[in-house]
Amino acid sequence: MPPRRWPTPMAEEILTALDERGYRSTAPRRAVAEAVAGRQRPFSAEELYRHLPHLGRATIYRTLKILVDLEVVCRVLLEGGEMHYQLSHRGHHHHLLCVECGSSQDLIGCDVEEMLAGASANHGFQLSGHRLEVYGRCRRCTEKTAAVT
Amino acid sequence: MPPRRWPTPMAEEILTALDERGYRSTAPRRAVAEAVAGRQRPFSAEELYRHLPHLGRATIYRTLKILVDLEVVCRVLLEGGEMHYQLSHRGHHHHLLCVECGSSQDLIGCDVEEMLAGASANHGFQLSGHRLEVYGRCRRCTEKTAAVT
DNA sequence: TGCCATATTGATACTATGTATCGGTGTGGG
DNA sequence: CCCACACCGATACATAGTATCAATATGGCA
Repeated sequence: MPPRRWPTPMAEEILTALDERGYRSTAPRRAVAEAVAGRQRPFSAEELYRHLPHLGRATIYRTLKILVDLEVVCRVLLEGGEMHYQLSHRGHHHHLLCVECGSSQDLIGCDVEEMLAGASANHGFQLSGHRLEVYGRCRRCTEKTAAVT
Repeated sequence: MPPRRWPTPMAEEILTALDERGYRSTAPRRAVAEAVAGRQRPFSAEELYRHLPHLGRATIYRTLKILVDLEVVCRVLLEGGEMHYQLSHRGHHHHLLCVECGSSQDLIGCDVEEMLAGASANHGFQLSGHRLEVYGRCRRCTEKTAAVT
């Protein structure tokens, strides 16, 4: 087992982001930062709460909200409508969500915005934002099935 | 005031769709069909419930679920994350949602699918579906502001 | 270092949005 | 006209999130 750094580099980034915006560094926030940084897949707020039962539920939601606001975490909407959270690369982007394993990857090379700008202009619609989620099966899951068949 | 037909043609279509799939015609379903057919803007399930207090809450949700399944009604996700419902034109499409007046119009002339197909293939991702909601201000609301300024 | 204004916390309660269960009722096919 | 069973409403439960508020911890400053 490789030596475990503590705090995790990623968690440290999160805490820095909080500090930069004037948020205090508290034990609950450090715990949330660690937990968020350590998760590979999108998770729900309740899952996070179950993972950190010593924290108040409100604190979980509050902290997540702040992190989303800081663009450190982003919200992903699953196919069924459940809201999940995930470490985010900053800036607007979309996700490829695997409906089989639940993993998520960023979608690059897709300029929906341009296309939307044109189409909505035709409707006399003044665009202000959008939400796009893409569902399917990731490479790993596709290959897994192919091997079995 | 023009003479009011009853049941409404649109409501009748809904009931027909239900019948075609083997669902029974019941008073609650007729009431929901009328209510849904009569609404201009996306509405939440609870709003519909408040409008039809003589029906059970579960019935409202159950019926909406069936209608969504029949593609008679579609689900629209507002910017804040609230789920609303709306009479749907069949087939996959997207919505331009006005954040000011809450109206919704179908987005035509936007082939996101193609674009997504290409982009996701590059990720080795097997596309199965997506969700896209577009937010902004409709023509009417834009013009209203322009007039005031 | 110690003080203290105040940001933050956690408990609790409340709203919204659904789903599961279950005894009772209404529909519609035969 | 009957009766199986689809459907209903009540209720309880799960998830998702916000509001309130008294108690506490933080960090800037003396």
